[in-house]
Amino acid sequence: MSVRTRFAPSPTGYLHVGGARTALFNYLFARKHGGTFVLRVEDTDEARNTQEARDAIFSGMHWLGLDWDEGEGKGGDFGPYNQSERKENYDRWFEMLREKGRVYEDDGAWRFRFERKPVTMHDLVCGEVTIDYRDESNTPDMVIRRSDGSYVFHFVNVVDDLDMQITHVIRGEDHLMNTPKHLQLFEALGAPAPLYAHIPLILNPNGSKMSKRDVGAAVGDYPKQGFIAPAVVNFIALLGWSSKSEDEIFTLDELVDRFSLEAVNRSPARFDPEKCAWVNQQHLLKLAPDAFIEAAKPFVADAGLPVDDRYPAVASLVREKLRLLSEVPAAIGFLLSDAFELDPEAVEKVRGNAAAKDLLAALANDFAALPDWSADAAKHQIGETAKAAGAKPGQLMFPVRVALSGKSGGPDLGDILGLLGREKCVARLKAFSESL
RNA sequence: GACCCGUUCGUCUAACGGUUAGGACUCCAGAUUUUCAUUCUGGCAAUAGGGGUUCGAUUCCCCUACGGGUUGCCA
Repeated sequence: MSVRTRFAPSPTGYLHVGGARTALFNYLFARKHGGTFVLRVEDTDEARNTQEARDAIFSGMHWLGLDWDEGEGKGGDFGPYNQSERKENYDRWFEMLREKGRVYEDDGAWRFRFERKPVTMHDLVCGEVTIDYRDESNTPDMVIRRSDGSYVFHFVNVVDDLDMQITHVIRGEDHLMNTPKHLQLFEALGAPAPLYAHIPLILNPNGSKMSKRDVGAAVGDYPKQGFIAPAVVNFIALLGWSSKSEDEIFTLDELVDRFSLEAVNRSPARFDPEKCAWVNQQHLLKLAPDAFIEAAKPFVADAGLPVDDRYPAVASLVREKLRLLSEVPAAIGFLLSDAFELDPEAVEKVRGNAAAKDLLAALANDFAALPDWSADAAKHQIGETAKAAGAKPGQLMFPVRVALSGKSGGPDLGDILGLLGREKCVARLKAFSESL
């Protein structure tokens, strides 16, 4: 029997990283075993469903590269894939339970009668867990059909997994206590249950539960913050799973190759933005130069900087220096525009060098007098000017960098000199020197 | 409260019952780059506490503490 997994989000909010990781693990497991990955939308809560949320799920999955085989836009033999369109199936199975006497009416709603016995699940991640259903106070019969005729999550979830022939249910640990209920439902329905794997939840950096509004919670925010999809996929895979090797940077295909449920952890993991940014940098480094330039373009344009002929060459200079695409505008703005800000800390550092003011002024004059202007010639001249004043070349490099870019970091100084040109270099050196 | 799951450096994690408890992020220090970033080297830093079992426990068992989850006519 071939593997069939599913991701079954409800469209009541944006796509959450926890949900994304659940989707990822289901995707990885299905791909790893040559199986089928189903996307089913659990839109039974009419009051809270929104079209925006539906779109956020689809676009988030697309962005991450988690393509599904059955569901929205793909069709499949087990549709429809929206629960709101599957009422006949639920009615049919419900009728069967009623004939078997497994449900009873209560205030217009219908409750499922649990068998009063211990129920043991064999979770692929958590191992054996037993819940004792003889304790009725702790496990009251659950409503599966509301008084308005609609069905609740537990019932539709089970019926759909059954009808869609799902073999492995990989979901968040918040569902662990639901599983014996679902097992009882499968048994009453006369069908074998799928195998379950409950994966630990993702927590905030401070250990609290990650939910709406928390930093890093919404997948849709990642592209805006300068993350690229392969990095986000890689990072969330590392939360609760490890390759058991010392490698950490993987593409989606490499993850498929190495993934196994046995290697999934049992304890919740905290989300670390620092490491996420580092992983992003590692993936940025793997990006082809042209791809980096394209990916950074929107950020530069949004910052109000001119994306002109100079842009590709300018962007290339910082390709290997940044963690996030959102850092690009600040890193290259001074090359595309004359309006750039001075970093107070960098300026202060230059002020600490008493000779800087005169050296920069002298360099401005020497630059102006240079017979030929080139990056190499200009760079060489920095050394000459420093030596003439009895200073070390290295001492002048930093002040020049600050004078030209306003910052302590950035592209190679030679590249800056070449791209800026003589006129601008001289003007910025003069202006900065006078401001000291 | 009850029930369930969990607990290794600050964080993510590795370690057939026998390792100087390993790696990564962050941080610090050096090297390299006449500047920046990369890179490299080194450093700081952990088995929650208490009992067992065992020749030997991060690993198995129990208790406590702490964290998380569940306890809906939400999903």
